[in-house]
Amino acid sequence: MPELPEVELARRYLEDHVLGRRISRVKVLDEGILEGVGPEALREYLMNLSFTAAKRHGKQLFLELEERGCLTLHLGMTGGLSFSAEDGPPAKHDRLLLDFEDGGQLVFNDQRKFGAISYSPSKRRYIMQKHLGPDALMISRRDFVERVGSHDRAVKTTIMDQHVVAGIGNLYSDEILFQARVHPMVLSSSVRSRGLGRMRDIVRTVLQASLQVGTDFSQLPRGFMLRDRSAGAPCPRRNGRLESLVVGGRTAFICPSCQPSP
DNA sequence: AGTACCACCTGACGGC
DNA sequence: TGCCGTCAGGTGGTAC
Repeated sequence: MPELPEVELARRYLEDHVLGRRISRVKVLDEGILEGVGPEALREYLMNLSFTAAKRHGKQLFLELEERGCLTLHLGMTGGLSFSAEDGPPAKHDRLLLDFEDGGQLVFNDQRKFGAISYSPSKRRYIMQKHLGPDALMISRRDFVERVGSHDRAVKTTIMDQHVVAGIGNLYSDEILFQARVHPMVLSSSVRSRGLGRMRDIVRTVLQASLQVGTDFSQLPRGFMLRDRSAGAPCPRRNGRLESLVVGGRTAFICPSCQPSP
């Protein structure tokens, strides 16, 4: 599920559960989720330390360590984190376990193994190294207009490009473009600056609305297409029915009346 | 600077 | 019940 709002919830969850606990065991159940690190190196890196802060940039999570860089986590498509006071038998698709000295345990579970765990000297370094764009909730209007407007490709593809702006995925891009009344295939370079400025405000509105309802789409305000994002579903503005199309290899949902094709 | 396609991996769902 | 194709919200690589 994870796009920016889901990852932000995970960040808050980590903040509430793992900060200040001393790591007493690192168990890698599947090396496939480690990115550029061996299980032994990861174990050495984390052992006997504790996390001091949980941070996020776009869809990327960072658990900072006392004086020693940070653990980086990406949830991929199916990744999730859970903390429990007592450790039980590993569940299906559990990939990494961190035990804490006080008995608690953090589990990283990821069915499809598109998630990634690594470590880095700092959040800043990691963002630079991966060439991630500004966070979708932090980006200024001016920056958004300039970055999105400078690409000659479908606007949906552009706003989902993590190098342009970090945090927007397939689902939220549909909602943003629906709210902005812009067809996903419109070239982002052809949207006027005013339109892009408005779009960046809509990005905030949409992501914050989702956060407010704890990413439970059924609780989103009326007028949000994510409440029922499916072909044939009624347009939330009552302008017809939603249709699907493929843009940049991803399935997009639009209201053909609200979002006229270019 | 774009695109299209493939890959990673697992499971759910519909048709036969 | 089983087999098969298709699809899924992520990213990254390659070839054009």
